[in-house]
Amino acid sequence: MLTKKGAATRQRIIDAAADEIRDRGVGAATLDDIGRRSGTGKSQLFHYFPEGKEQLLMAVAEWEAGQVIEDQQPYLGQLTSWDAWRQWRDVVVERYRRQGVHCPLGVLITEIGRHTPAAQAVTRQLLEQWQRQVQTGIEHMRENGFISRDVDPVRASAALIAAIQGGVTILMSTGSADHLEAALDLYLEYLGAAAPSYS
Amino acid sequence: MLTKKGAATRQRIIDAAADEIRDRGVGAATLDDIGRRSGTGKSQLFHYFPEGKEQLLMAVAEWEAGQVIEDQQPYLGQLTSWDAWRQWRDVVVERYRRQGVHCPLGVLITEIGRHTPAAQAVTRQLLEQWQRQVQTGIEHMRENGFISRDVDPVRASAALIAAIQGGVTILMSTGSADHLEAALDLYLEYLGAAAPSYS
DNA sequence: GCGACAATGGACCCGCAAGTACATTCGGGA
DNA sequence: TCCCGAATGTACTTGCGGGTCCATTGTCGC
Repeated sequence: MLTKKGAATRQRIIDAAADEIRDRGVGAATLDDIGRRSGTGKSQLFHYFPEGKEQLLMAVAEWEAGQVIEDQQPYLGQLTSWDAWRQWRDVVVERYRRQGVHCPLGVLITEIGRHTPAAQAVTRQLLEQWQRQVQTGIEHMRENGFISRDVDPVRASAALIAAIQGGVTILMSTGSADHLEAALDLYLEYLGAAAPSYS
Repeated sequence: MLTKKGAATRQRIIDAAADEIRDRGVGAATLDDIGRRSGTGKSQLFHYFPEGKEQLLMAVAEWEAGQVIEDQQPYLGQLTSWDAWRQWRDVVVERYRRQGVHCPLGVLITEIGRHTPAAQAVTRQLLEQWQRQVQTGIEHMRENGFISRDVDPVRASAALIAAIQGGVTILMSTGSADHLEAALDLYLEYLGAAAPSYS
């Protein structure tokens, strides 16, 4: 019920839709454009996503969420030293600075995630997953005495996610990554405050 | 060229548009709905905003930006003691928690501000204005020794704005204000870290 | 009170983009 | 090789929403 070729086409459509949405926003992205961009027609689109735009949007949301995690996973799983933290910080800043407005996470949260409860669920799940990884990192650092016992891993990880999210949103609105950078730096300073081993 | 009645109608239209956008997003808000909600027809809409939706959106953006500042001004102008900071924190959290999804700032940044460069400028200006006030507060606290000399007011205020923004965005996506609260608390803790007079 | 212009109501137009119908080609398993 | 369902192309319908027109009513200055 889905040949190899079919699966490839389906993915091409998702890619094209994601690109189109990043470029022009979910409101301005039309099915015709997506079809054209993916080198297919609208008929395929409805062939693979019979429920239409909604369904395609959901697929894009899930895809983008996966991309975000996949992209950060190698760093997120290894937040066990200050060096690793700093490296992760650099990756985040660099990545978003380069991407600028075309940010999967930002698009997901500010464009797609609002439309339907189902899409919200995807967003929420992504945020939870992300936060949990950070939390684990903080806990690890705390165990090893690099981070003060006064730091609550749950609240601290929540704050970090919010900080990144805010930085990215502002980046998307103003084109400047200064806020993102400042937020991350200050946050790391906070984490390391009571621990002399931080830089 | 604009009678008293006319001005009132114009404002009613802006209000209705703002409401409609908060409720259903800028993409789904139709001129017909806005007209109906404001108790006017589409003709008035074009009477007062001859350039159509774009122009109306700009008016809404400016209006929302003004609301945000006006709302916080009394607190922002007085950030000269830890008590004032905490009070401000409470106001921010409480206000956004109550408003939930219907948040002027969030809507401005994530919905309207993306559409046109002109709207982006409004957003940028709002953020700058906001940040400057926070910055002034930090500087004042620093002068008086409540905040460590190590804290850079510019970066710290940028980080704080990002944190709030991120918290609000997450609130709008998930309905929970936990992130906002955690982020604000953490940054206040950071600010007061080197000063025993905090808390 | 009257004249000019602002304010309002409602019918209308038009284009675009979502969604449909159907005919054709492809591809892979028996 | 042949057949069935999957994959694809094209042409079409339709509703919705931005934008226009014009006729009517209201408001304010003199």
